[in-house]
Parts: sequence; C-alpha cells; structure tokens
Amino acid sequence: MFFRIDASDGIPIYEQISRQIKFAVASEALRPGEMIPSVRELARELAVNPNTVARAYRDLQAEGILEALRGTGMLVTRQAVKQCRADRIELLRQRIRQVFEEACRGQLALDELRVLVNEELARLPESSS
Amino acid sequence: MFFRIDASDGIPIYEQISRQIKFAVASEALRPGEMIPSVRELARELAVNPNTVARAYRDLQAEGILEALRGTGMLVTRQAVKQCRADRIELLRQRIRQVFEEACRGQLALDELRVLVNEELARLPESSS
Amino acid sequence: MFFRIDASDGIPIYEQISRQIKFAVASEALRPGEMIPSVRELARELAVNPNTVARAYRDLQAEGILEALRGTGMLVTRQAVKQCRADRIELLRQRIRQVFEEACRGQLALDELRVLVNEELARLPESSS
Amino acid sequence: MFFRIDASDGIPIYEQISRQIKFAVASEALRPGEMIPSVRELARELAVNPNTVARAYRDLQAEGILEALRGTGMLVTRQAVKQCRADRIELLRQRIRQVFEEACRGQLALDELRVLVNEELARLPESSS
DNA sequence: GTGGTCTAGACCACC
DNA sequence: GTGGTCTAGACCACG
Repeated sequence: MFFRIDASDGIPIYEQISRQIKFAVASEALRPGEMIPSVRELARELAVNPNTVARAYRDLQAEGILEALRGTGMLVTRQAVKQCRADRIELLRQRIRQVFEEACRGQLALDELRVLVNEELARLPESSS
Repeated sequence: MFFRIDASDGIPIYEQISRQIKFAVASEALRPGEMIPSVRELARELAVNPNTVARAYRDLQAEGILEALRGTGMLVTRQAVKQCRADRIELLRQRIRQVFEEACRGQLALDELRVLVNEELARLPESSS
Repeated sequence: MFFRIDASDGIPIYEQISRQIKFAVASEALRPGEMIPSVRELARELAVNPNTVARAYRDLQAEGILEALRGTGMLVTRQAVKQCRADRIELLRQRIRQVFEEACRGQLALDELRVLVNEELARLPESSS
Repeated sequence: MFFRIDASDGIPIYEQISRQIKFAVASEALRPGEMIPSVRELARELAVNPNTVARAYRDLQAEGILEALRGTGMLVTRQAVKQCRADRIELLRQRIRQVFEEACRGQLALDELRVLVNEELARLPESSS
C-alpha cells in the first residue's frame, strides 16, 4: 500500500489507517469496486497487528465506505467517493473552527489571528494542489 | 471563576483548566500577585474532581505561571503575563500548522483550504479583537 | 436458472442457492426427475465460486431433495416436492417465531407488534398467492 | 445487570449486549444520565472478556446511545431513548419485511402466510405489553 | 485464502 | 478506579 503509519503521534493506529484510506478514496487513488488489501496482508505490510487493521476496516464498513464479501475480501463502495470528499472537508472545517474559536476564547485579537494564519498558509508547499 | 469546562470534547479537563487560566493571565483578567481560588473551591465550582484541579495547578506551577504561598494559597507570578502571551500564540501556531498539514496530507488543494479558512474567519465576531 | 443471489445480505450464498432450489421444487418450477444444471454451469451463471454451488447441491443431496446419477448429473427426487413444501412452511414458521420472540424480549407491546405485522402484510402484492 | 447472554445462539456476544442495552434504554429500565456498569464489572458479571463488553459499549457510543466520561465511566445520552425506540421498531420492521418477502419469493400463498402469522401471534404471552 | 469473533493480557491517560 | 489502544493467538464460517 501507499501509506505509512506513525505508532507514536497520538492518533490511534486504526484511525491513521482508516483516515488514509478515506483520503485515498477521496483522491481516487482507490476506486469504487476496487478490492483493498486483505486484513492480514496490510497488517504484515504495516508491521501492525491484524486486529488493528480489522478495526479500521470495520469502522469504514460501518460508515459505508467499505463493503465485505464473505470469504473474498473487502471493496470500496459506490458512494464512498462522494462521502469521503464530504467527510474530508467537513472534518477540516470543524478543526479549523475549533482552533479559531479557541483563539477567540483566549482573547486573541482577530488581526493577530489573521497574521498567524497567513504565515502558516505561506509555509505550505504550492505542490499540495 | 469565569470559565467552563466540557467533559467530553477530547481535551483533558486538567488541560482545559490550565489553558483557560493561562488565557485569563494573558488577557490580564487575572493579574500578577492575584490569588486564585483554592483547589477545593474551583473544583466545587466546576463540578470536577479536586485531583483534576490540583493537577492543573501543579502543571502551571511547574511552568512558573503560578506560585504557592505556604498555608495561604496560590498566586500568579510576575513573569506570568509575558509567558502566557507567548504560550498562547505558540500554542495556536502549532495547532494551525497541524491542521494545515493534515489538510495537505489529505490531498486537499491549497485553494480549497484557503476558501475554508476564509469562510471560518468570516464567521468570527468582530468583537474578539 | 431463474433466481439470483445477493452476496451481501448476511445469508450464506450456498444457502441462498439451496433455499431457492427448494422453493422451485415446492412450487413445481422444478419437477421430480428433472435434471438440474451442473455445478460448473450454475456457478458460471450466478458468477459464484463452483465450490459454493457444490456445497448447496451436497446439502440438498443430504436432505434427500437431490439425487446423483453417476457420470450424468443430479436430478430432483420423487419425494422432494412434499418435503420442500413442508420445509418451506416450517422454515418460515421458525423465522416468524424468532422475530416475534425477539420483539417480546425487546419489551415491545403486543399491539404495536400487531400493527407492524399488518402494515407489512398490506405491503405485499396480492399476486403472490 | 438484568440480562443474560447466550454464547452459542449465532448472534455475537457483543451484539447481544448492545441490543439488550438498547432495549433497556427503550423501555426506560436504563435512563438518560444514568451510569452503566463499567466494562470490567459487566465483563465479570457476564463471565465474558472485557474486550467484548468494550466493543458493545464502543458500538453504542458510535451510535450516540452512550457517552464516555474519561476516567469516570459511561452514561446514557439524552437522545438515547428516542433513538432506541425508533431503532427497535425499525429493526423489527425490517426483519418482518425480510421474512415476508422471502415467503413471497418462495411462492407461498398470501393466505397461508396469514394463517402462519396468526398462529404465531396467538402463541405469544399476553403479558408482553 | 478471506473476514469475523473471542480470549487473554499489557500499557496508557485520565479522574 | 475508569475507558481506550494494541498485541498475540485461537477458532469459526465462507468461498
């Protein structure tokens, strides 16, 4: 697979996995109908316990992103792309809002906040389009 | 005291407490030399376990924001204001950076990100300056 | 053949196959003495693993619904019709009982259950007689 | 707690647990704001692995029925009752529909089905209201 | 081979 | 004490 996990950055491994799968679906690196690696295979590849991968898959299944075919494997559902894109944006919007609101609660001036935001936006690579 | 805690928003309660105290100091709602409520008093007020408040105070003490007067209580140190202001900005900068980087990892286009950020900035009350 | 399978509705595929064959026999769409499609043929037709069809056939054979003619194929036994009809009713009775009992365990009032049942009965096409 | 699990009736243990909690909430045997037994406690009581209970709780949390207070325990959410009642009815409706549709696919006459249903309804204890 | 369930036990942060 | 994460390994049904 095309992604990595970082066992010690606070975010649970199973969530790192499910997020990256969602992102892969959102950017169509993973397409509807396509089979994803088996639990055991991905577990081996990421050097992670199969249960951990299974949990990520199960969560995605509960969200309707993945579908299980018994004895066969799991694949990306039709609706997944739309859903993942919406999720990605909504998740981001929430996090931005959260940070901004905390800034306000902290009595930071709007102008100071704008400066900070622009500084950080400027740091981002142009290539991330 | 003048702030609230939300027991179920992911951020540990003790950290919510210490942050809000820092913010209060940064905005001079709490001034150097001023006594802060006792552990028990604040715990009662926030309907929170006293251990939790104690931990927040302990953390702030370790950071040099608070100072204990034996048998009397705790008060805000002289250097606290400067420190809290710097902390506030640095904390915020980190969180903004974190969110933006996650957006990039999620393959979101820079322009989409800018739009999101501006939408959310626009939602903020002007009065927070 | 005249039926379809749904790979993701919880019921094992081999069971979907055997049930539908039983139903076909019960309604005399499939008559005693008649040959049924070979494992390979039906597997191809249903886009299903041959092992799965084989298992369905094996189960039906064990129940005495099908009979193997060496080197020739499988056919419906004489006694099959009577048996399938009885099975069909008994199977249904069990499932109804199961659902009703679960409703009771869930503390649903008998009257609410009756209403539900009648609503669903009303939805059924008259033509299914 | 007031319910039992049957380790070998096909339904996963974690689901038996979550269902019975939902039912308890729906019938207000468990009320919003009320704390439920800890993972370890219920596990001990049911003679089941704590992970299994934890999974049931986690599923309910994902559905918004339960809420976790870190270091404290889990409690029933405000909206839970409404949701559990709706769930209970909807779950039942689906299962009834499924059974009926299968009956039709099996070419059973509507009248035969009605007879079956009434026989089974009659078997239920009046007290289940 | 596949996914799914369950057990057992370790470790963590939080209250 | 609480819930949460993770590992390791067993067993099952299904294809």
